[in-house]
Amino acid sequence: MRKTATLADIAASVGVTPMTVSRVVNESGYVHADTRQKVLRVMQEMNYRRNGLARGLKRQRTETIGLVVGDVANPFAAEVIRGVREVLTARGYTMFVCVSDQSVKEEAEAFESLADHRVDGMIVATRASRKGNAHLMTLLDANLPVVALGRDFNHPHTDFVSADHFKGGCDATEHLIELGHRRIGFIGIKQSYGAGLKRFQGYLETLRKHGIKVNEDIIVGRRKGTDQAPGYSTEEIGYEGMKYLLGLRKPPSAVFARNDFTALGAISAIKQIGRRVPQDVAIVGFDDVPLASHTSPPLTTVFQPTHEQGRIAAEFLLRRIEAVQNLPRAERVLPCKLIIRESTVSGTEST
Amino acid sequence: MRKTATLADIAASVGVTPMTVSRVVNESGYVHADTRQKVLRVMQEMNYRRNGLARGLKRQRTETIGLVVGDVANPFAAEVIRGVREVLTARGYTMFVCVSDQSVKEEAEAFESLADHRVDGMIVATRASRKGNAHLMTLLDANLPVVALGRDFNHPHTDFVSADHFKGGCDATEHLIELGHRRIGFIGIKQSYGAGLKRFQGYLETLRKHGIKVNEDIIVGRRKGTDQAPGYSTEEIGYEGMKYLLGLRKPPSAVFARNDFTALGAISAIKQIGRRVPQDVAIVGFDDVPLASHTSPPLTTVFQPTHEQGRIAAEFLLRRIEAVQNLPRAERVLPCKLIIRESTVSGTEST
DNA sequence: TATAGATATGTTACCGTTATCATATTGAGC
DNA sequence: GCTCAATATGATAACGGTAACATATCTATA
Repeated sequence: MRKTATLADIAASVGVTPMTVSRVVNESGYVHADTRQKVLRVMQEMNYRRNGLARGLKRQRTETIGLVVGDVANPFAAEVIRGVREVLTARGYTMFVCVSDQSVKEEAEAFESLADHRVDGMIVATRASRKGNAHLMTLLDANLPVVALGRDFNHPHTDFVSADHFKGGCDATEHLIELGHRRIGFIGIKQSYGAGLKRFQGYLETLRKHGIKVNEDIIVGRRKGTDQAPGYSTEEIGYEGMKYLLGLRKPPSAVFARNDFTALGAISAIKQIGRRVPQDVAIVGFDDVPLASHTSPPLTTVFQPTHEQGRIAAEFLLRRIEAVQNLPRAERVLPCKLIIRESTVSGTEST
Repeated sequence: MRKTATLADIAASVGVTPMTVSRVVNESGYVHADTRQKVLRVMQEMNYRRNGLARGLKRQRTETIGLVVGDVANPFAAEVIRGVREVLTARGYTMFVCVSDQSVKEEAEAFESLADHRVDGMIVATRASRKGNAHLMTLLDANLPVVALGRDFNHPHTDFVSADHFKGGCDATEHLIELGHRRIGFIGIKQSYGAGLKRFQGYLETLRKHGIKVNEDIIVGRRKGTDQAPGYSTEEIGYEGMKYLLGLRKPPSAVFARNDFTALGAISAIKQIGRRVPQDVAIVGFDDVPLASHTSPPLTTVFQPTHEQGRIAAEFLLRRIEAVQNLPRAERVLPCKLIIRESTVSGTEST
């Protein structure tokens, strides 16, 4: 294996010191035009590529940030990634994405890897967990700038960006109640695990507000207690969950699903036994994925500004990275928006 | 900002040399049990974290690989990522994902970043392009191990993994022809751009084989010639494309869509004007995303072993990284499988 | 008890880059 | 021609870690 050329190799070939070559590479300091030309030519010839490790080691920053997401198969993650990247590349930073597959262990490994490789900062968009939070703390102890996106993490030196999932959950539930529903199910999380899921809390709170007793029988979660299921199998959860609900003596007349894919799975189950959406069961999703307007019936759902969250998280992070001293915690909670389509309100031609 | 502790700091505190601490950290060589304990304690106290830059610089490898994908919003990319990661973590490697958003420019930047940061190898799963390939060549010149996944890249020292998209395209088209369709449209790529899309070539080839003249009027691509649309907007392309086809004097009786989301968009357009799938128009997708069995009607599509492709790509890459000398090109093309559901064959209760 | 091997630690140098300071050279203005 | 600043380049020393070799102690066995 041929080794890659170094500054020293270039320098030797041109007849200058590595420092001069470094100046050419970084376009810093004074270099004579002729020298620059010669150096550039040789660099080309020798296929020079700078060594980011050495550079990072010396400069004590890598102009690199890490983004940790739990799962990558949904438009939510994709849009977050795009938003973050837009801001970062514009500022000359590179983003490395690590995927935890919703596993706390993998998440920890992602943290370690990114910290080891000395990213300048990190955006964490995985699901919150006790262990994950503990791990994050050790990073913060090492003064690594961190921004939490869409997950709780309360720390005086960590910024926080999220959509208002609680309010979104309220709005979705409120919408169903306004339509006259009283028996409203929830699919996607079990009662006991629901503490961290703001959408679910909004659902509970709104029911209570309207004097509707929360009925645990019509709240269904993942099968078999696995909390590890990758997000993109949520249509499965929606399908199974809805089948269960439809099998009850008194099925709910409306269901709020934790996200759009879960909602689509639920719709599939309803149609399969010949019932109609929304006439027999009304469905509300969450996220407003691009597909939601192209399903049958088109899905009533709660839009969240995903791309914007990514952008803001990136801006928070860069501000923190470039700050001379520790900044106080910044928070930003963006509003969601209920999008009413035909899975709750019978339209002109829902099939 | 407090600096993070270094080996030297630990060493000074314990009263040994950095080398001894290094031995403890790496669990290599001989260290007295007592010394090890002391070192470990101080490491804990000082919150030591090893510097991957320095380590990588000295050892000339980072145990890190880069995965470049074009878009992350579809289950395909997600499964590839999972497959790759499974194999890599088991072997102690870390994976960093870069997303190009289907942009050649961003792709080039991803290559640069990863190469700069001295990943030990790279898996490239973006769409092929002349410029992208040229860029890849410069990496190979620097002896960076590369595996191409699902994209053409012919190079004597680059491995190749893919599903048999061509055969899959043939099977899908064959299926429609067997059902009696002669007027079969394609949505997702324009004729002229189609050269690189094997699925499309399979479609063309199969039509020809059956003596069906290729009709450019019923082959529709992206709107406005943008080739930059992120993958997850493909339902939009399917919807718009189908609307266009339905507006023709003689619409096709069947459509092969470049992927499942495109197919779902097409179905949405058909239903919107009150036509039925498959009775009025039959639809075949590609990929077999989890959602495909939960749509109405459930989608006939071509399954590709995505996860497996990721695993194999990772194995190829590791083999190449750990080889003493340049290995010859390895290739692996995995079979696809036609999954017949109700979007082509009227089932018991398709709505 | 001499001696070889295992155990335990230290020394040195270098990975490739750049910050910092030092030294030449050039040119402009007087 | 002198002076000061701008221009151009070099020398040196890290950044944090580890490979390679050297040295010292301990232990078991002939």
